[in-house]
Amino acid sequence: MIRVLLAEDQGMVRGALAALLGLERDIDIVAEVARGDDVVPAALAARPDVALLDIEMPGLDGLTAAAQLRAAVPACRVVILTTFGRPGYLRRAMEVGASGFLLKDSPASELASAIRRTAAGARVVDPALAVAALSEGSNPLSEREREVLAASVELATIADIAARLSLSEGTVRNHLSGAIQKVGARNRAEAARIAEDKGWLAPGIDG
Amino acid sequence: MIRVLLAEDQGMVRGALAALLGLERDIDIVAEVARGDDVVPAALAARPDVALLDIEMPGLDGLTAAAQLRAAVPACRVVILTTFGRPGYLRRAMEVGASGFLLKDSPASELASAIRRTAAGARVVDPALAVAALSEGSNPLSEREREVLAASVELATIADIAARLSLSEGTVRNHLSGAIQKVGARNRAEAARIAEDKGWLAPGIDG
DNA sequence: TCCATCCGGTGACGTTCGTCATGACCGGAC
DNA sequence: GTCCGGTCATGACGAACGTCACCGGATGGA
Repeated sequence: MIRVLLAEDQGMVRGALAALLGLERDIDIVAEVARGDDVVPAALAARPDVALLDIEMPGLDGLTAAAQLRAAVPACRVVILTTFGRPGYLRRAMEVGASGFLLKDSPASELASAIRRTAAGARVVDPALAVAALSEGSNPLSEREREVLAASVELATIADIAARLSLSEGTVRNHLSGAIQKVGARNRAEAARIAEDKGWLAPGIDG
Repeated sequence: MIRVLLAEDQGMVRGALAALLGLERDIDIVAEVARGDDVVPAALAARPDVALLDIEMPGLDGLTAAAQLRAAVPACRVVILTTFGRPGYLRRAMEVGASGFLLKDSPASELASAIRRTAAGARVVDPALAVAALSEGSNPLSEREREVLAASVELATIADIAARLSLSEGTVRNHLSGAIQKVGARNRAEAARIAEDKGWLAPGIDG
């Protein structure tokens, strides 16, 4: 029996995935959590062989949770299950020691087989996505540039961003200008879109 | 037996929902589609009692598909299943004749019961969400303002938007200015965020 | 040690943006 | 028939933005 921990914030999807895996005779779901910061405690209690982690979760994102989980329960392999095949996500997942990286776009039949293969010690990554991740290059943004650009997504004006981050407006403009040029955009809105798209806005992903 | 059509673009989620509903003895999935424009043809062939439709789908969005389905197969009730509880979405779903509106955030146990209740002729809508939809008021944007603001999400400069929509730059600025004020924002980025959030950017949602 | 890079800040410059006034055309409502 | 709203357009104005040059300091690798 392969013991599986399931971490997914959307209740309907979590329950449905549990039902899907419940059909497999050699898979046993030993824990279900809805928040990233519940992953490690649940894993310590349930001792799963494989943890299936969504990335977008409240409390703690799945990638950071994966890093903590690898440290706390090294025997537990990690499979990331996400909507977005962003190169930066895959790159970070590999750095963090994940064994698998699955897209929710993939056919449902791949889920069980991916869990079995990772439980057996294999790496499971979509080849096309791996190529994309390598060809993209790594995150060119400095930590501060990333932070300022990320803040610009929810804040309307440079003054707002400066206030939020306790910086001068001039400094914010400089960081934004740097980010815009590194990313190849023409203004901060386009820069934020591009960076978001490549998975460069998630925290802790330096160049 | 309740005959159900399942429309969801993400393969993993679609398969998982099918497994979840497969556990119910009185529910039979008679069709599965991954695109909005496959909904009506599949319904004509399979004659479901209930159609479970995601909103975000390629080809045709779930709300438009719902409208076409109500016209083509009036006997088939529609349940919308979506990630986002945007007031504009719910409002449009009701206008289009949907019987149910479910969030993927809800517990998995609600899915089967919602299908049973709609099959029996009831309306199934989260009460809190219904209140939010009513208190929001309807979409204040004119069709042109909506179109311009939606275009500003993916286009960087006003010149780009003007070129895309074959308008003068001045006209684009005027429409954006109108949208910004109606929505209560300080620039087009914030306006787009707010409008998106309320479900006002989807096509065919006039005030 | 030097050098590059990041960080924070300032000031100046030209461009883009958001606003407003104004005008014209068209449609439907009263 | 008149009014009103939406659409398209122009021109002008001030504010916000993006870029650049420049500064000092910290840090870390060559």
